[in-house]
Amino acid sequence: MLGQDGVDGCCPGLLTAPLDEAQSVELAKVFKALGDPIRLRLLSMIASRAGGEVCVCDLTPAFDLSQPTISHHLKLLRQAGLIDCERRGTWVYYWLLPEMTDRLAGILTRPAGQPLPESAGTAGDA
Amino acid sequence: MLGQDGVDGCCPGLLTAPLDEAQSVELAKVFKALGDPIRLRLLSMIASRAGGEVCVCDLTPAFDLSQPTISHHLKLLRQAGLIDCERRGTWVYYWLLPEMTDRLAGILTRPAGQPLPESAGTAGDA
DNA sequence: GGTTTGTATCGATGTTCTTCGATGCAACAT
DNA sequence: ATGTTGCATCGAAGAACATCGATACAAACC
Repeated sequence: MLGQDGVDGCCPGLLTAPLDEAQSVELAKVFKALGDPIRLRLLSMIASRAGGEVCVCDLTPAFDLSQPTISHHLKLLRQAGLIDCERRGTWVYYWLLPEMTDRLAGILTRPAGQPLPESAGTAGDA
Repeated sequence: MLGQDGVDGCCPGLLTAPLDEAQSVELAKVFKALGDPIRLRLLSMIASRAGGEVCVCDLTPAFDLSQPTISHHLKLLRQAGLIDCERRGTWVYYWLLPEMTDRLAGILTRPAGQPLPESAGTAGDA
């Protein structure tokens, strides 16, 4: 599931060669998980946390949404491989899986040497 | 719309500080545009094109979808600021706007010096 | 002018998603 | 054991989305 040979055998990614069908399906799942404002805020709250992890009890009250809805969004982020969690006594803690965000950043990064044809930036000299 | 002061005043992005509501809404639109396998393949076909641009007439036949559907997906990618297009005679050409993919890559990139708290991986310096 | 070809827009339809209240399960407290 | 609190799961309802055929628009060609 996107970890072995799915999305990026090593790094090429999105911008250098056409994605095949299977790769695009796997990658779309991750981007779809990021395609919601609530989930983006949840992810940023988790990722930017000093201690590296956040208790759900700190996340839920930050939104005008029901507790089941927040739980659902966290589940989607986890299924996308962006975060993981662990129960510790009464509370559940979530943390970022930086491997996935690193992978996405790589996929969206154009290789330094890329020609970047004149037409791309200046949209036609004429 | 995400270009001036919306998503990233300069660069911090997603992983270093909690996103505010307005930022998350704008950013989610872009990720949502990437959250579909067809649109990912379209974007990669456009971005990886040698000449920097692709004729719609080369994109449409690559999918088992109707011509209006491909046109719709291209419109969403364009509205997200990921690509732009121009009519040239009979045909319409699309090209990548690398500013947006660069911005996303930056947003997903964790600053090099980021502590990456021990608790995330090893839970305590022991 | 009329015809043909390439692309976008318009409604309609079936599917997926977001959200909720209700409920279930796990851990602690008494 | 019983009650309480934190979180997840389960349907259901409404909104959003992907897709299509039909159609409109633009440019070329005859």
